[in-house]
Amino acid sequence: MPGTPRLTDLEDSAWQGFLNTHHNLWRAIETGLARLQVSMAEYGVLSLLARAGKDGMRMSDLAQRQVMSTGGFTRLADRLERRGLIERRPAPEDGRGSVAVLTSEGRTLLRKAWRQHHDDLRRLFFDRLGETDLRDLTRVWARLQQSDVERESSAE
Amino acid sequence: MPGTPRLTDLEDSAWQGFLNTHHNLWRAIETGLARLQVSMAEYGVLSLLARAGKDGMRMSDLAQRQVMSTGGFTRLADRLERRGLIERRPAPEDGRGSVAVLTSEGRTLLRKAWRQHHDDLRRLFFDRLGETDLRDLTRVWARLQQSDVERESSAE
DNA sequence: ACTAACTCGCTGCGCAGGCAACTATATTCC
DNA sequence: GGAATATAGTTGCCTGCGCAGCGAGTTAGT
Repeated sequence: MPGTPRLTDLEDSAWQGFLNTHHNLWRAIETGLARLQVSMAEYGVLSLLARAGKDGMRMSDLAQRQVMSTGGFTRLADRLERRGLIERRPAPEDGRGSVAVLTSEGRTLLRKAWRQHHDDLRRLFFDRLGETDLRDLTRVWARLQQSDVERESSAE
Repeated sequence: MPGTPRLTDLEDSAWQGFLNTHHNLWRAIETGLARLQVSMAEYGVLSLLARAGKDGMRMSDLAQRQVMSTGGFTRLADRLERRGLIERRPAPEDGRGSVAVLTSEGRTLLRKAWRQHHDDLRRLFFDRLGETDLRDLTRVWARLQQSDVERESSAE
């Protein structure tokens, strides 16, 4: 297949490794959380709410932090609320909005999920990497995140 | 929130950076491909088929390489076939199976997608990293992939 | 104060993908 | 060779999410 842009072997393995590793880690960690019936997305929301404390967080802020559409987030919140893990309250000072707050059941479940997540992460990620690796990674993330990753495509 | 397992700042930024970077890159690249009406998954299949050549590949092999369920893959293949990008042929030597083969339209579209993907990747990833970075990354991927990432969770 | 423009969250719709059940063929075991 | 079992691919059903459109509420402009 001539005329096609080529990658070096090193480039290819850096990129493919990135994709594969992410995929595998994600799956493994999601599977760990699944035993508590918690998805990655749900875990993320519960964590954010735990950090937010008793005043909770606005729905739209949560959606944004989770990088989800607000529509999708509404339903995620529905599921969590139906399970009694969060509560919706009218937002103070804004009649349109709501804030979501963690219930005590939510907090209890989160604690278990936290432990699970943490243990899996340690076993699958941190135990396998040294401090140098971690520093190398953060250096790379910093370079990649430089300001304009979200600028969409160019090629004419 | 006491009693919860803690990560160091370095650990946290290595992990969060991993997730965020992946998310951003994935989205940007997917958006690039979208202008050709090609999803990441479709792109992956077309690429595999291009590499496979005129004998194509078995459906189940493709599903496996794409890390998808066979059910899901059937429909992905349906979509590609409906668009005339691939063809299904009965598998030689096995009356149950089929092989998928790239059509010439498929090859044509893939070439465009390839270029788009390549350009985006270069701009978003390779242009921002040096050879050292790439080597650091592959070293990390190797450590993380060490044999048992797929062993599901432990923590009792 | 009244309207226009915007914002917040929800809903209907559509799509991609997983899982489990099924069909058709292959393989194995007697 | 025939029955039991395994495998390839398809299908039905379900879930989770994005998108576009909405109703209620807020803010800005005059």
